[in-house]
Amino acid sequence: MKTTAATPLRGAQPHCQTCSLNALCLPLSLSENDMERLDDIIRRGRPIQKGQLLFQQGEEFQSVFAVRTGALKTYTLASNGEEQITGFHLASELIGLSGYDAGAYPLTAKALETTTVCEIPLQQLDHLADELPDLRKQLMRTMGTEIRHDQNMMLLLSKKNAEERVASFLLDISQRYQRRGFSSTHFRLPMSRVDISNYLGLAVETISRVFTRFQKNELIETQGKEIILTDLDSLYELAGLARAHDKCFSE
Amino acid sequence: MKTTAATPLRGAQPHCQTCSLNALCLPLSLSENDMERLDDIIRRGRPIQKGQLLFQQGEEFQSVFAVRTGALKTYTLASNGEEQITGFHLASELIGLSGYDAGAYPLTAKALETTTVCEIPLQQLDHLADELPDLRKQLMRTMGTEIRHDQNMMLLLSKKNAEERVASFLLDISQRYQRRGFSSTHFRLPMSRVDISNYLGLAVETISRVFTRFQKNELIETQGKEIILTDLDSLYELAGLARAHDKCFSE
DNA sequence: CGTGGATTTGAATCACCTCAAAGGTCGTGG
DNA sequence: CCACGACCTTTGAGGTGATTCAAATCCACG
Repeated sequence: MKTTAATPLRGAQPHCQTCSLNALCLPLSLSENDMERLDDIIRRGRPIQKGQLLFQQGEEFQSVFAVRTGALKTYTLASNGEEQITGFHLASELIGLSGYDAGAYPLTAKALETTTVCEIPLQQLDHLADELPDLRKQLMRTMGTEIRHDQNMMLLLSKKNAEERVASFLLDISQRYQRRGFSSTHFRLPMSRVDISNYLGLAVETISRVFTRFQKNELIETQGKEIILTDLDSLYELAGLARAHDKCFSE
Repeated sequence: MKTTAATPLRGAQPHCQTCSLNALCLPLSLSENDMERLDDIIRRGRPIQKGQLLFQQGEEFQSVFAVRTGALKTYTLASNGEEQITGFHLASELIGLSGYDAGAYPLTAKALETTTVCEIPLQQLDHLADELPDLRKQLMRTMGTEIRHDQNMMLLLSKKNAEERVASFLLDISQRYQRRGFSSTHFRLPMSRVDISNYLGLAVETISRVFTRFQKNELIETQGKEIILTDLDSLYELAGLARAHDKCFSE
């Protein structure tokens, strides 16, 4: 399968300055002027269809990407061919930075649905990061956030049981939708059960069983990929998380 | 327990310029002049004793640290009090950057043995990163490396069985000693079996059993914390890793 | 409306965990 | 220098949560 970044877009070009996501995305905290300079180096490609790759592990690292619409998963391949999903990426999130010093992408990014991205060529971004302190800080913040996410996943994979993992996962997605202005209790999971099971280090069957158990206990309602969180408090307790009214720390 | 960073050192002050680790550490790729500017903001404290904390989860994030001698572990606390070790840190490695944007340390760092560190105040480092492009790049490289490490750990915790985990762990340590000019087959593990088990998401007893099994199969020899890797090839195969003669990619 | 993939459910198995107890090791103080 | 205690490591026996294997059901899409 061929990667499909940077195919020119025919329609109107959106810009960071007018993008509704700019308060969540890389331009966050950039001045009007700096944002324009960032906008200048960004390439907008045609949409990526479900199942297509944005980039592939081992390919030369040329660009990082910000998700504009849609969703992707990133995964690493073990030498035995098994894959481990390391993250799901919703609108405004930046992908690829972990390859920054590697020369090649250390993971593969695949679209979970039709997805549009902003491509940011590494060389120019790297150059701009030296000129715009706010951009540099934002890049480092993004990487710090990624590290903390991954370390929380290590904790999840190492110490939590199946129900705690699923609850943590649902709440993570819930919080991310909420930050984007969507409902924190009614949403559509863009990934399959298989993807969820892979991400959480469980068998698909276990995910399915936990979902049905959660429904029996009236913590959630599901209908295919649509999901309603009916008892947030219990889910938070199950996940072993503070309810984070004041967003004390991430997980 | 009180954290003990930045207590003034009485003896001779070492410098980056003369430090044998500067080719592995943060000054990597800095010019002589830039290295001096970095050196100027670094504080060297008195040694930290085994079991003491360098910093604690939740404390205000003020500095990152480079390990000069000794070793530390870093771990995060779940809300139920369980801890998950996220990394072991040997000489020349940088700790704390993951808190860059968090305001507070997202994890705790504890000395595994008597350890000396170089303290780098965040504010000054952050300032210097805007002036020295090479330093900025090195910081981002460090963070990228950390992300890839953590994602490899996710794969390990999610997909590998006990023997594969232990083999991967031993080889990781082996490679890190080798890069520092030590033997890749004869070394001393600075951490306890309990720490290893926690890091690898297994019970202590399982670690112990795998170690004895590896000895019976003549893959390793152990005597307390001393360890000899007698069959690197088999260990690499077990770990599901390429032998990496040409260091094709990390794990 | 049929087909292939995704999801759910059930039954049996297993890798690792827990519990229990017997060595070891190390630092401390007499 | 040796005895003591605390902690770490090893070994054994039994239990269990999640997996695997198998099969039914659902669903999206051409």
